[in-house]
Amino acid sequence: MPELPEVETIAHELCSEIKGDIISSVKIFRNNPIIQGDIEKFKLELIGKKIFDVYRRAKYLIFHLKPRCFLISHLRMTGKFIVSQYLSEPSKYNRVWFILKSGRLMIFDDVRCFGTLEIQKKLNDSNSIKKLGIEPLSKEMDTEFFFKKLSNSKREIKSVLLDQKIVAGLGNIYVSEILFRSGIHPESSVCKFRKKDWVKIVNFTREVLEEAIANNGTTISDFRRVDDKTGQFQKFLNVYGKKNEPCTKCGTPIQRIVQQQRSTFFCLECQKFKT
DNA sequence: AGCGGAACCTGTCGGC
DNA sequence: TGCCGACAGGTTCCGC
Repeated sequence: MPELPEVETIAHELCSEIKGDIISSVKIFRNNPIIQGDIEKFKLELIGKKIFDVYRRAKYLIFHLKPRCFLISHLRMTGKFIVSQYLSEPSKYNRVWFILKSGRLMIFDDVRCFGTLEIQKKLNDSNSIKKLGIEPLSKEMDTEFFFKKLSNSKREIKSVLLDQKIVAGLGNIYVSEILFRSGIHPESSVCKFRKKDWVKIVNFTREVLEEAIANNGTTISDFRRVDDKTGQFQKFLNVYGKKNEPCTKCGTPIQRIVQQQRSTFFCLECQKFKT
C-alpha cells in the first residue's frame, strides 16, 4: 500500500497519539507470517515497554521502545495502524492488538497479511533495514550520488528509482509522478543520463514527496490514516492511474505500460527517451 | 549484475 | 446475474 509519504503521515500521527504510553499486553488474532520469529518471544519483548518515539525509515515504521528495543513494521499493500478505544471484539482483518496502559488499543490491521512486524535490539540487526539505500529527502540524495553510482548502468530509470537498495522509500505511484515532472521516459537507460537529468530527478523527487507529505499522502483505495481519514495527494496526480486520460500539460492520452510486472503511467509527448 | 517470473494472500472491478 | 481473469500502492527468492 503505502509509500514514503503515507508512512511518514502514519508515523507522525501515531507518535502524537501514543508517545509515552505503555504496552500492557498483546493479542494476536491471526498470524499469517506477519510476525517474524517466535510469537511468544514477540509478546514478552513488548509487554511493559514504553513507546518512546515513532518514526519512519524508508517505508518502514519504527517504534522506538524503552527499555531499549525497536518494533519494526512494514505495511506492504494493505497494512494499517489504528488507535481506538478498547473494543470487545476484533474486526475482521485485525491481526494484532497492542493493548495500552491508557486503556486504548493500537491495532495492526491487514486484509492481505503481507505486512510484517519484527523486534530487534538494534535497528541494523534487521536484515531488511540494513540493506536500505539512502533517504530521498536526505542530503545524501544529490546529483553526484547518482552520477557516480549509475553512469555505467544500463538499467531503466523506473527500475532504479524503485530499487530500495539505491533510494529507499519510493514506490510505483511516486516514481511515475517524478518521471512525469522530470520529462523523462520511464524506459530510459540511466547510462545515457547527463548531470542535468539527475538534477531533475533529485529536485522533482524532493518536490513530489514534500507535496505529498503536506497532503497526508495518497489514498487510491486502501490507505487510511490513523484516524481513518484519507490522504489528499491523489488530487494532484498527473499520470498514475490515468490511462487514456488527457495529459495535463499537452492533452495527449496517458499511456500504461508494464515494467518489472508493475504498471507505469507516462505521457509519450512530455517524457522523452534519453539518447 | 540484473532481468523475468513466481510467490506471499485477499478483495475488487470490468468484460463477456 | 455469474463467472473468470486482471489487477492492486511491496518485497523476496529463484533461475538464467
